[in-house]
Amino acid sequence: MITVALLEKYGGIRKNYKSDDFIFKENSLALLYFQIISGEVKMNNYNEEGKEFIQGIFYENQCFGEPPLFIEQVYPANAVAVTDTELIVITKNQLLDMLQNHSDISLKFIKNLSQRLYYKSVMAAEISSQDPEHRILRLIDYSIKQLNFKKETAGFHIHFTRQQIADLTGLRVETVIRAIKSLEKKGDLKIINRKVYR
Amino acid sequence: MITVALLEKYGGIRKNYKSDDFIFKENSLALLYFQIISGEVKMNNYNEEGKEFIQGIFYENQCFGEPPLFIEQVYPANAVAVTDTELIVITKNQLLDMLQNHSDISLKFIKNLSQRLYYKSVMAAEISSQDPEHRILRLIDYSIKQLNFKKETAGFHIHFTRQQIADLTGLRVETVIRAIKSLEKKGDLKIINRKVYR
DNA sequence: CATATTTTATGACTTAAATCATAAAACGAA
DNA sequence: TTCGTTTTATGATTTAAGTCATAAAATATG
Repeated sequence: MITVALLEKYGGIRKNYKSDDFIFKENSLALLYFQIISGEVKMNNYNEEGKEFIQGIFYENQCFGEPPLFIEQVYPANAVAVTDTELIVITKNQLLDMLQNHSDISLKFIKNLSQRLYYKSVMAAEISSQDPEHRILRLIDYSIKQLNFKKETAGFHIHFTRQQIADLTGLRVETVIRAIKSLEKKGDLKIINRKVYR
Repeated sequence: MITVALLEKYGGIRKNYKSDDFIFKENSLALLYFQIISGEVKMNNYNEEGKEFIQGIFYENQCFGEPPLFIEQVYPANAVAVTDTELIVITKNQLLDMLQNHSDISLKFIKNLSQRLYYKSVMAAEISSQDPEHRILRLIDYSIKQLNFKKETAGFHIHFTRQQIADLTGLRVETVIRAIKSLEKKGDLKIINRKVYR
Protein backbone atom coordinates (compact mmCIF):
# COMPACT_ATOMS: atom_id res chain seq x y z
CA MET A 1 0.00 0.00 0.00
CA ILE A 2 2.25 2.77 1.31
CA THR A 3 6.02 2.66 0.87
CA VAL A 4 7.98 1.75 3.99
CA ALA A 5 10.11 4.85 3.48
CA LEU A 6 7.10 7.14 3.66
CA LEU A 7 5.71 5.32 6.68
CA GLU A 8 9.04 5.73 8.45
CA LYS A 9 9.08 9.41 7.60
CA TYR A 10 5.78 9.73 9.43
CA GLY A 11 7.02 7.91 12.49
CA GLY A 12 6.45 4.30 11.50
CA ILE A 13 8.09 1.71 13.72
CA ARG A 14 8.73 -1.95 12.96
CA LYS A 15 7.25 -4.71 15.06
CA ASN A 16 7.88 -8.42 14.98
CA TYR A 17 5.45 -11.20 15.73
CA LYS A 18 5.89 -14.94 16.04
CA SER A 19 3.51 -17.35 14.36
CA ASP A 20 0.15 -17.40 16.19
CA ASP A 21 0.82 -14.15 18.06
CA PHE A 22 -2.17 -11.84 18.36
CA ILE A 23 -1.61 -8.44 16.76
CA PHE A 24 -4.87 -7.10 18.09
CA LYS A 25 -8.01 -8.59 19.55
CA GLU A 26 -11.67 -8.34 18.71
CA ASN A 27 -13.49 -5.54 20.54
CA SER A 28 -10.37 -3.53 21.33
CA LEU A 29 -10.32 0.03 20.06
CA ALA A 30 -8.53 0.65 16.77
CA LEU A 31 -5.71 3.12 17.30
CA LEU A 32 -2.96 2.06 14.90
CA TYR A 33 -2.35 1.52 11.22
CA PHE A 34 -0.68 -1.80 10.39
CA GLN A 35 1.10 -2.78 7.20
CA ILE A 36 2.88 -6.05 6.52
CA ILE A 37 6.59 -5.92 5.65
CA SER A 38 6.93 -9.70 5.57
CA GLY A 39 4.85 -12.63 6.67
CA GLU A 40 1.17 -13.46 6.69
CA VAL A 41 -1.71 -12.26 8.86
CA LYS A 42 -5.27 -13.48 9.20
CA MET A 43 -8.24 -11.74 10.69
CA ASN A 44 -10.68 -14.03 12.42
CA ASN A 45 -13.62 -14.42 14.75
CA TYR A 46 -14.65 -17.20 17.05
CA ASN A 47 -18.31 -17.83 17.62
CA GLU A 48 -19.86 -19.06 20.85
CA GLU A 49 -19.06 -22.68 20.08
CA GLY A 50 -15.45 -21.78 19.37
CA LYS A 51 -15.68 -22.20 15.61
CA GLU A 52 -13.29 -19.95 13.74
CA PHE A 53 -14.32 -17.71 10.85
CA ILE A 54 -11.52 -16.17 8.80
CA GLN A 55 -12.44 -12.71 7.55
CA GLY A 56 -9.41 -12.50 5.32
CA ILE A 57 -5.75 -13.38 4.93
CA PHE A 58 -3.22 -10.65 4.23
CA TYR A 59 0.29 -10.74 2.77
CA GLU A 60 3.35 -8.56 2.15
CA ASN A 61 2.67 -4.86 1.53
CA GLN A 62 -0.95 -5.20 2.48
CA CYS A 63 -2.56 -3.32 5.33
CA PHE A 64 -5.34 -4.61 7.55
CA GLY A 65 -7.66 -3.40 10.28
CA GLU A 66 -8.13 0.14 8.95
CA PRO A 67 -11.95 0.27 8.68
CA PRO A 68 -12.51 0.51 12.45
CA LEU A 69 -9.61 2.97 12.62
CA PHE A 70 -11.35 5.38 10.28
CA ILE A 71 -14.71 5.16 12.01
CA GLU A 72 -13.54 5.21 15.62
CA GLN A 73 -14.71 1.68 16.27
CA VAL A 74 -13.52 -1.41 18.02
CA TYR A 75 -12.12 -4.23 15.90
CA PRO A 76 -14.77 -6.60 14.59
CA ALA A 77 -12.21 -9.44 14.54
CA ASN A 78 -8.80 -10.54 15.82
CA ALA A 79 -5.59 -10.20 13.83
CA VAL A 80 -3.23 -13.14 14.20
CA ALA A 81 0.18 -13.78 12.65
CA VAL A 82 -0.05 -16.94 10.54
CA THR A 83 3.73 -17.10 10.07
CA ASP A 84 6.51 -15.09 11.69
CA THR A 85 5.68 -11.58 10.61
CA GLU A 86 7.23 -8.12 10.51
CA LEU A 87 4.90 -5.15 10.50
CA ILE A 88 5.32 -1.42 10.24
CA VAL A 89 2.99 0.54 12.46
CA ILE A 90 1.97 4.19 12.70
CA THR A 91 -0.62 5.89 14.89
CA LYS A 92 -3.94 7.10 13.64
CA ASN A 93 -2.88 10.73 13.89
CA GLN A 94 0.30 10.07 11.96
CA LEU A 95 -1.78 8.38 9.27
CA LEU A 96 -4.30 11.21 9.03
CA ASP A 97 -1.40 13.63 8.88
CA MET A 98 0.02 11.68 5.97
CA LEU A 99 -3.34 11.58 4.16
CA GLN A 100 -3.59 15.36 4.38
CA ASN A 101 -0.28 15.80 2.61
CA HIS A 102 -0.69 12.98 0.08
CA SER A 103 -4.00 12.95 -1.71
CA ASP A 104 -2.83 10.07 -3.89
CA ILE A 105 -2.72 7.89 -0.79
CA SER A 106 -6.32 8.74 0.01
CA LEU A 107 -7.25 7.39 -3.38
CA LYS A 108 -5.22 4.28 -2.68
CA PHE A 109 -7.22 3.70 0.47
CA ILE A 110 -10.46 4.25 -1.39
CA LYS A 111 -9.42 1.67 -3.95
CA ASN A 112 -8.18 -0.79 -1.37
CA LEU A 113 -11.34 -0.53 0.73
CA SER A 114 -13.42 -0.82 -2.43
CA GLN A 115 -11.58 -3.96 -3.39
CA ARG A 116 -12.20 -5.56 -0.04
CA LEU A 117 -15.82 -4.49 0.05
CA TYR A 118 -16.21 -6.04 -3.36
CA TYR A 119 -14.83 -9.34 -2.09
CA LYS A 120 -17.12 -9.27 0.92
CA SER A 121 -20.13 -8.58 -1.30
CA VAL A 122 -19.35 -11.49 -3.55
CA MET A 123 -18.69 -13.84 -0.65
CA ALA A 124 -21.74 -12.65 1.30
CA ALA A 125 -24.05 -13.64 -1.53
CA GLU A 126 -22.22 -16.96 -1.85
CA ILE A 127 -22.09 -17.86 1.79
CA SER A 128 -25.68 -17.00 2.41
CA SER A 129 -27.31 -18.93 -0.33
CA GLN A 130 -25.13 -21.27 -2.31
CA ASP A 131 -24.23 -24.86 -1.88
CA PRO A 132 -20.80 -25.72 -0.46
CA GLU A 133 -19.22 -26.62 -3.78
CA HIS A 134 -20.19 -23.32 -5.35
CA ARG A 135 -19.00 -21.46 -2.30
CA ILE A 136 -15.60 -23.14 -2.34
CA LEU A 137 -15.08 -22.59 -6.07
CA ARG A 138 -15.87 -18.90 -5.73
CA LEU A 139 -13.47 -18.52 -2.85
CA ILE A 140 -10.78 -20.27 -4.84
CA ASP A 141 -11.39 -18.22 -7.98
CA TYR A 142 -11.43 -15.00 -6.05
CA SER A 143 -8.27 -15.92 -4.19
CA ILE A 144 -6.46 -16.73 -7.40
CA LYS A 145 -7.36 -13.31 -8.73
CA GLN A 146 -6.49 -11.40 -5.57
CA LEU A 147 -3.77 -13.34 -3.80
CA ASN A 148 -0.37 -14.46 -4.83
CA PHE A 149 -1.17 -17.97 -6.02
CA LYS A 150 1.42 -19.43 -8.33
CA LYS A 151 0.50 -20.93 -11.67
CA GLU A 152 2.11 -24.35 -11.98
CA THR A 153 1.80 -26.91 -14.74
CA ALA A 154 -1.21 -28.51 -13.05
CA GLY A 155 -2.88 -25.11 -12.65
CA PHE A 156 -2.98 -22.56 -9.85
CA HIS A 157 -1.89 -24.10 -6.61
CA ILE A 158 -4.39 -23.33 -3.86
CA HIS A 159 -2.17 -23.17 -0.81
CA PHE A 160 -5.04 -23.17 1.68
CA THR A 161 -5.56 -26.09 4.01
CA ARG A 162 -9.02 -27.69 3.96
CA GLN A 163 -9.52 -26.22 7.40
CA GLN A 164 -8.70 -22.72 6.17
CA ILE A 165 -11.15 -23.08 3.31
CA ALA A 166 -13.74 -24.22 5.83
CA ASP A 167 -13.08 -21.21 8.04
CA LEU A 168 -13.19 -18.81 5.10
CA THR A 169 -16.48 -20.18 3.80
CA GLY A 170 -18.18 -20.99 7.09
CA LEU A 171 -18.25 -24.73 6.39
CA ARG A 172 -16.81 -27.71 8.28
CA VAL A 173 -13.59 -29.46 7.35
CA GLU A 174 -15.34 -32.70 6.49
CA THR A 175 -17.76 -30.89 4.23
CA VAL A 176 -14.90 -29.13 2.48
CA ILE A 177 -12.98 -32.37 2.01
CA ARG A 178 -16.03 -34.07 0.52
CA ALA A 179 -16.92 -31.08 -1.64
CA ILE A 180 -13.40 -30.79 -3.01
CA LYS A 181 -13.42 -34.46 -3.92
CA SER A 182 -16.73 -34.05 -5.65
CA LEU A 183 -15.41 -31.00 -7.51
CA GLU A 184 -12.44 -33.03 -8.64
CA LYS A 185 -14.72 -35.74 -9.99
CA LYS A 186 -16.62 -33.11 -11.97
CA GLY A 187 -13.31 -31.85 -13.34
CA ASP A 188 -13.59 -28.40 -11.76
CA LEU A 189 -10.25 -28.83 -10.01
CA LYS A 190 -7.38 -31.22 -9.59
CA ILE A 191 -5.98 -32.94 -6.54
CA ILE A 192 -2.35 -34.04 -6.88
CA ASN A 193 -1.08 -35.73 -3.76
CA ARG A 194 -3.55 -33.86 -1.61
CA LYS A 195 -2.69 -30.47 -3.06
CA VAL A 196 -5.50 -28.62 -4.78
CA TYR A 197 -5.01 -27.08 -8.23
CA ARG A 198 -7.40 -25.02 -10.28
CA MET B 1 -22.64 12.00 1.49
CA ILE B 2 -21.96 14.89 -0.89
CA THR B 3 -24.20 17.95 -1.05
CA VAL B 4 -26.53 18.09 -4.02
CA ALA B 5 -25.24 21.58 -4.78
CA LEU B 6 -21.69 20.36 -5.14
CA LEU B 7 -22.75 17.38 -7.23
CA GLU B 8 -24.65 19.71 -9.54
CA LYS B 9 -21.62 21.95 -9.81
CA TYR B 10 -19.70 18.96 -11.13
CA GLY B 11 -22.33 18.07 -13.69
CA GLY B 12 -24.72 16.02 -11.60
CA ILE B 13 -28.08 15.25 -13.19
CA ARG B 14 -31.26 14.06 -11.52
CA LYS B 15 -32.88 10.80 -12.46
CA ASN B 16 -36.22 9.35 -11.41
CA TYR B 17 -37.11 5.72 -10.91
CA LYS B 18 -40.38 4.00 -10.18
CA SER B 19 -40.67 1.33 -7.54
CA ASP B 20 -38.99 -1.91 -8.72
CA ASP B 21 -37.06 -0.21 -11.54
CA PHE B 22 -33.53 -1.45 -12.03
CA ILE B 23 -30.91 1.28 -11.59
CA PHE B 24 -28.13 -1.00 -12.73
CA LYS B 25 -27.69 -4.71 -13.19
CA GLU B 26 -25.22 -7.23 -11.88
CA ASN B 27 -22.20 -7.75 -14.16
CA SER B 28 -22.54 -4.43 -15.98
CA LEU B 29 -19.54 -2.12 -15.84
CA ALA B 30 -19.62 0.60 -13.19
CA LEU B 31 -19.38 4.01 -14.85
CA LEU B 32 -21.49 6.33 -12.70
CA TYR B 33 -21.72 7.61 -9.17
CA PHE B 34 -25.22 7.44 -7.66
CA GLN B 35 -26.57 9.26 -4.66
CA ILE B 36 -30.13 9.13 -3.33
CA ILE B 37 -32.07 12.41 -3.13
CA SER B 38 -35.27 10.69 -2.01
CA GLY B 39 -36.55 7.15 -1.88
CA GLU B 40 -35.04 3.79 -1.08
CA VAL B 41 -32.72 1.51 -3.02
CA LYS B 42 -31.65 -2.07 -2.42
CA MET B 43 -28.73 -3.95 -3.87
CA ASN B 44 -29.38 -7.61 -4.43
CA ASN B 45 -28.30 -10.85 -6.07
CA TYR B 46 -30.25 -13.83 -7.26
CA ASN B 47 -28.67 -17.24 -7.04
CA GLU B 48 -29.22 -20.08 -9.49
CA GLU B 49 -32.45 -21.16 -7.82
CA GLY B 50 -33.76 -17.61 -7.97
CA LYS B 51 -33.38 -16.90 -4.28
CA GLU B 52 -32.73 -13.24 -3.55
CA PHE B 53 -29.91 -12.00 -1.34
CA ILE B 54 -30.04 -8.35 -0.28
CA GLN B 55 -26.56 -6.87 0.04
CA GLY B 56 -27.83 -3.69 1.58
CA ILE B 57 -30.63 -1.13 1.65
CA PHE B 58 -29.86 2.53 1.10
CA TYR B 59 -31.78 5.69 1.96
CA GLU B 60 -31.73 9.48 1.45
CA ASN B 61 -28.30 11.09 1.06
CA GLN B 62 -26.58 7.74 0.82
CA CYS B 63 -24.57 6.62 -2.16
CA PHE B 64 -24.30 3.08 -3.43
CA GLY B 65 -22.39 1.08 -6.01
CA GLU B 66 -19.09 2.97 -5.73
CA PRO B 67 -16.72 0.10 -4.92
CA PRO B 68 -16.75 -1.33 -8.46
CA LEU B 69 -16.53 2.21 -9.79
CA PHE B 70 -13.24 2.82 -8.01
CA ILE B 71 -11.70 -0.48 -9.05
CA GLU B 72 -12.88 -0.61 -12.67
CA GLN B 73 -15.10 -3.59 -12.05
CA VAL B 74 -18.53 -4.83 -12.99
CA TYR B 75 -21.26 -4.57 -10.39
CA PRO B 76 -21.39 -7.54 -8.03
CA ALA B 77 -25.15 -7.00 -7.57
CA ASN B 78 -28.22 -5.28 -8.97
CA ALA B 79 -29.53 -1.95 -7.71
CA VAL B 80 -33.31 -1.75 -7.56
CA ALA B 81 -35.60 1.08 -6.45
CA VAL B 82 -37.66 -0.16 -3.49
CA THR B 83 -39.94 2.89 -3.61
CA ASP B 84 -40.20 5.68 -6.16
CA THR B 85 -36.77 7.22 -6.03
CA GLU B 86 -34.91 10.32 -7.17
CA LEU B 87 -31.18 10.05 -7.67
CA ILE B 88 -28.43 12.43 -8.58
CA VAL B 89 -25.83 10.98 -10.88
CA ILE B 90 -22.36 12.03 -12.01
CA THR B 91 -19.81 10.24 -14.16
CA LYS B 92 -16.71 8.61 -12.81
CA ASN B 93 -14.49 11.30 -14.28
CA GLN B 94 -16.59 14.05 -12.76
CA LEU B 95 -16.32 12.31 -9.41
CA LEU B 96 -12.54 11.87 -9.63
CA ASP B 97 -12.30 15.50 -10.65
CA MET B 98 -14.25 16.45 -7.55
CA LEU B 99 -12.09 14.28 -5.29
CA GLN B 100 -8.97 16.02 -6.57
CA ASN B 101 -10.29 19.39 -5.54
CA HIS B 102 -11.93 18.33 -2.29
CA SER B 103 -9.72 16.24 -0.06
CA ASP B 104 -12.38 16.28 2.67
CA ILE B 105 -14.64 14.28 0.37
CA SER B 106 -11.96 11.64 -0.09
CA LEU B 107 -11.97 11.19 3.65
CA LYS B 108 -15.75 10.95 3.59
CA PHE B 109 -15.51 8.12 1.09
CA ILE B 110 -12.87 6.39 3.18
CA LYS B 111 -15.15 6.60 6.20
CA ASN B 112 -18.21 5.50 4.29
CA LEU B 113 -16.48 2.52 2.73
CA SER B 114 -15.00 1.65 6.10
CA GLN B 115 -18.43 1.72 7.66
CA ARG B 116 -19.85 -0.61 5.06
CA LEU B 117 -16.88 -2.95 5.22
CA TYR B 118 -17.36 -3.06 8.95
CA TYR B 119 -20.98 -4.10 8.50
CA LYS B 120 -20.04 -6.78 6.01
CA SER B 121 -17.39 -8.13 8.36
CA VAL B 122 -19.81 -8.40 11.22
CA MET B 123 -22.50 -9.99 9.09
CA ALA B 124 -20.06 -12.35 7.37
CA ALA B 125 -19.07 -13.85 10.69
CA GLU B 126 -22.72 -14.06 11.69
CA ILE B 127 -24.07 -15.52 8.49
CA SER B 128 -21.36 -18.10 8.22
CA SER B 129 -21.54 -19.61 11.61
CA GLN B 130 -24.37 -18.53 13.84
CA ASP B 131 -27.82 -19.86 14.37
CA PRO B 132 -30.74 -18.06 12.75
CA GLU B 133 -31.90 -16.27 15.86
CA HIS B 134 -28.49 -14.81 16.53
CA ARG B 135 -28.16 -13.79 12.90
CA ILE B 136 -31.50 -12.00 12.90
CA LEU B 137 -30.83 -10.18 16.15
CA ARG B 138 -27.48 -8.94 14.88
CA LEU B 139 -29.01 -7.71 11.67
CA ILE B 140 -31.71 -5.90 13.61
CA ASP B 141 -29.28 -4.34 16.07
CA TYR B 142 -26.99 -3.25 13.30
CA SER B 143 -29.85 -1.81 11.29
CA ILE B 144 -31.10 0.16 14.28
CA LYS B 145 -27.65 1.67 14.67
CA GLN B 146 -27.10 2.43 10.99
CA LEU B 147 -30.50 3.01 9.45
CA ASN B 148 -33.23 5.43 10.24
CA PHE B 149 -35.40 3.27 12.47
CA LYS B 150 -37.77 5.23 14.63
CA LYS B 151 -37.94 4.72 18.37
CA GLU B 152 -41.55 4.28 19.41
CA THR B 153 -43.00 3.51 22.82
CA ALA B 154 -42.73 -0.24 22.19
CA GLY B 155 -39.10 0.13 21.07
CA PHE B 156 -37.44 0.55 17.70
CA HIS B 157 -39.79 -0.40 14.94
CA ILE B 158 -38.08 -2.80 12.54
CA HIS B 159 -39.72 -1.91 9.26
CA PHE B 160 -38.37 -4.93 7.38
CA THR B 161 -40.70 -7.61 6.15
CA ARG B 162 -39.93 -11.17 7.25
CA GLN B 163 -38.95 -11.82 3.65
CA GLN B 164 -36.48 -8.93 3.64
CA ILE B 165 -34.91 -10.18 6.83
CA ALA B 166 -34.63 -13.60 5.22
CA ASP B 167 -32.99 -12.11 2.15
CA LEU B 168 -30.59 -10.03 4.25
CA THR B 169 -29.53 -12.97 6.39
CA GLY B 170 -29.64 -15.74 3.82
CA LEU B 171 -32.46 -17.59 5.57
CA ARG B 172 -35.95 -18.63 4.43
CA VAL B 173 -39.11 -16.75 5.33
CA GLU B 174 -40.51 -19.61 7.36
CA THR B 175 -37.30 -19.86 9.35
CA VAL B 176 -37.35 -16.12 10.01
CA ILE B 177 -40.99 -16.20 11.10
CA ARG B 178 -40.33 -19.05 13.51
CA ALA B 179 -37.10 -17.50 14.81
CA ILE B 180 -38.77 -14.15 15.43
CA LYS B 181 -41.54 -15.84 17.38
CA SER B 182 -38.99 -17.70 19.42
CA LEU B 183 -37.09 -14.46 20.05
CA GLU B 184 -40.30 -12.85 21.24
CA LYS B 185 -40.89 -15.69 23.70
CA LYS B 186 -37.39 -15.18 25.07
CA GLY B 187 -38.15 -11.48 25.44
CA ASP B 188 -35.50 -10.34 22.96
CA LEU B 189 -38.06 -8.46 20.91
CA LYS B 190 -41.73 -7.61 20.75
CA ILE B 191 -44.37 -8.36 18.16
CA ILE B 192 -47.35 -6.01 18.21
CA ASN B 193 -49.90 -6.83 15.56
CA ARG B 194 -47.27 -8.43 13.39
CA LYS B 195 -44.86 -5.52 13.61
CA VAL B 196 -41.49 -6.21 15.14
CA TYR B 197 -40.05 -3.96 17.85
CA ARG B 198 -36.70 -4.12 19.56
C1' DC C 1 15.31 -40.79 13.29
C1' DA C 2 11.50 -41.38 16.20
C1' DT C 3 7.61 -39.27 17.97
C1' DA C 4 4.07 -35.75 18.11
C1' DT C 5 1.08 -32.98 15.63
C1' DT C 6 -1.46 -31.57 11.77
C1' DT C 7 -3.93 -32.52 7.73
C1' DT C 8 -6.68 -35.35 4.93
C1' DA C 9 -9.96 -39.04 4.71
C1' DT C 10 -14.30 -41.86 5.37
C1' DG C 11 -18.32 -44.00 7.31
C1' DA C 12 -22.48 -43.76 10.42
C1' DC C 13 -25.68 -40.99 12.54
C1' DT C 14 -28.14 -36.70 13.95
C1' DT C 15 -30.29 -32.52 13.39
C1' DA C 16 -31.69 -28.10 12.14
C1' DA C 17 -33.16 -25.61 8.46
C1' DA C 18 -35.19 -26.04 3.93
C1' DT C 19 -39.03 -27.52 1.49
C1' DC C 20 -43.82 -28.30 0.61
C1' DA C 21 -48.52 -27.52 1.41
C1' DT C 22 -52.05 -24.86 3.00
C1' DA C 23 -54.42 -20.94 4.99
C1' DA C 24 -55.59 -16.78 7.47
C1' DA C 25 -54.67 -11.82 8.00
C1' DA C 26 -53.52 -7.59 6.14
C1' DC C 27 -53.09 -4.48 2.53
C1' DG C 28 -53.87 -2.25 -2.09
C1' DA C 29 -56.16 -1.31 -6.15
C1' DA C 30 -60.07 -1.15 -9.09
C1' DT D 1 -66.60 -3.18 -1.13
C1' DT D 2 -64.73 -6.69 -3.38
C1' DC D 3 -60.98 -9.09 -5.39
C1' DG D 4 -56.15 -9.97 -5.91
C1' DT D 5 -51.77 -9.82 -3.87
C1' DT D 6 -48.59 -9.80 -0.24
C1' DT D 7 -47.33 -10.98 4.27
C1' DT D 8 -47.54 -13.80 8.19
C1' DA D 9 -48.47 -18.26 10.02
C1' DT D 10 -48.12 -23.39 11.00
C1' DG D 11 -47.67 -28.34 10.47
C1' DA D 12 -45.40 -32.38 8.13
C1' DT D 13 -41.60 -34.07 5.66
C1' DT D 14 -37.09 -34.14 3.51
C1' DT D 15 -32.38 -33.48 3.11
C1' DA D 16 -27.98 -31.72 3.18
C1' DA D 17 -24.62 -30.42 6.14
C1' DG D 18 -23.05 -30.99 10.76
C1' DT D 19 -21.40 -34.12 14.23
C1' DC D 20 -18.93 -37.97 16.02
C1' DA D 21 -15.62 -41.49 15.74
C1' DT D 22 -11.70 -43.31 13.89
C1' DA D 23 -7.54 -43.64 11.15
C1' DA D 24 -3.99 -43.06 7.66
C1' DA D 25 -0.83 -40.00 5.52
C1' DA D 26 2.00 -36.11 5.75
C1' DT D 27 4.62 -32.83 8.14
C1' DA D 28 6.96 -30.77 11.95
C1' DT D 29 9.88 -31.09 15.99
C1' DG D 30 13.03 -32.45 19.43
